[in-house]
This record gives sequence, structure tokens and C-alpha cells, in this order.
Amino acid sequence: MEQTANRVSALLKALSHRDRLMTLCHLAQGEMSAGELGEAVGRKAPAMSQQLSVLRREGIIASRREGQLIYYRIVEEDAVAIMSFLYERFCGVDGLDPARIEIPCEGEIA
Amino acid sequence: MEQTANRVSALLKALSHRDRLMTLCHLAQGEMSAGELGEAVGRKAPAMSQQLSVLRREGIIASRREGQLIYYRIVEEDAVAIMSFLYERFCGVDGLDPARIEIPCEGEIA
DNA sequence: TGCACATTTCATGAATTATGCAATTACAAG
DNA sequence: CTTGTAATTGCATAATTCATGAAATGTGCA
Repeated sequence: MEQTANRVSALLKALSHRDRLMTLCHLAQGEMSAGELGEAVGRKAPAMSQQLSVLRREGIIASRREGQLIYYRIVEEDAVAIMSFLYERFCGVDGLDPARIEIPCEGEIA
Repeated sequence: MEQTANRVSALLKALSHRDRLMTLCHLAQGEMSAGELGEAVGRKAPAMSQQLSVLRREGIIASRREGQLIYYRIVEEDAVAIMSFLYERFCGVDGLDPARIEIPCEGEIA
């Protein structure tokens, strides 16, 4: 139980931040570039990048470069499940089709 | 969305701690005294009390004194829902019957 | 090469959180 | 009213978190 608690609390910790939560909420609908995310979330580039690095470090998201843009996507299934649950519970609508979220990773960067 | 994100992230933040998570996992099965919780979680009294106060401050749990013991229980339905989901997802079994968890609060303390 | 853009990294400081221990409150029983 | 147990509070210190601005990296294009 202790082990599970450690793993889950680490996961929740990664999600327990307004900006990261909003970020994942956007990413749940598909890939987005760092710039787009920063704009959507309302943070300057460095701040956004820092939050993205937290999510990356936890293995929740991964990135892919295309030209000068870097696109992010969700790669951790547990995170998808949690976000889906939270969306359904707190955002009314019957959110996210888990099948619509691509897990594969080509052209990896981090 | 920003508002919802704030509310949800605050809730997740309260849960994103090994000891608090274990505490709630125990409380999900019914009331327990602070001492019992401390033992179950493996923390000394002051440390345990501190985590309990965090959960209390967030309105997730409430207490009731009986003699020299203080019993805690979960009172926040959203927390029950999240714990139930997490249990089902990460602890295998088809956890917690939400109906078994009592929300009412008599003999309140905090 | 050199400039512009997207993004990250680094260093700093303010604010929050964690943690361990001493002191305190609350209650029961002799 | 004293003693023992349960639980909380307060405090000091260590450790994290997060925003910010300056500098560095990587890419495209003239």
C-alpha cells in the first residue's frame, strides 16, 4: 500500500497545479505546441516551459519537434484516466474519448 | 475553466501526499481515531496531527471527540469520489461503496 | 553568415510546505 | 488535584515550488 501511495501521490502532485491541470485538459483534446499552450493557459514562455518540464519529468507528457515548434502530447495512460474522470466529474459533460488520445511516440525528444 | 482548475487543483494538492492519501484510504472504510491513523500510516502523533489538520482545513475530513479519542471521517463528497476512483484504478479491487460512507456531521469539533 | 522566432535553461528571490521536537490543551481515573 | 494518555499547537529549520528576467539553444530563411 505504501508503494502504491507513493506512486499515486507523485502522480497527483504533478496534476495539482492550476496551470498543469489546464495544460493537460487542453492536451487531452490533442497535440499542442508549447507556445499555443502558454497562450491557452495564460503564462509567459519560461513559466510554461517549467510546468511542461515537470509533466515531462513525471513521464506524463512527451514532446516532438516540428520545425521551430515543439508539440506536446499525453503519454501516460493513468494520467489520461484521471483527467477523464476529473473532466466528467467537474466539467459537467461526458468528456474525452480515451480512444481519441494517441499514446505512441515517434520522433521523441525528451 | 480557470475557476474549476483552481478548485480541482486545490483538492488534488490536498491528496497529493503519501500520508494523506493513506489516511483517506483508511478513512474511506470508516471512522478512525487520530492515534489509530498515526499507527496505520506509520507517523508519530504530531506529524499525523499536522496532516489531519491539512485535510480538515480543506474541508475534506471532520472530527468528533469521544472521551479522550478524536475520531475522523471523510465529509467531502468529491474526495470520496476521487478516492473511490483511485482505489479502483490503482488498488485492483472494485473498492468502496460510496453509500457506506457517512457524510453527516454531529458533535463537530473543528 | 546573420537575423528572427520558438523554446528551454539558469539564476534569483519570495512564498509555501515539510518535518521533528518541545510545550500545551483536553480528558479520564485514582 | 495529580498523574497518565490522546491529540494538538508552536517553532525552528530544511526543502520545494513558482514567477521572472537574462542568457543559451535550435531552427528557418534571407
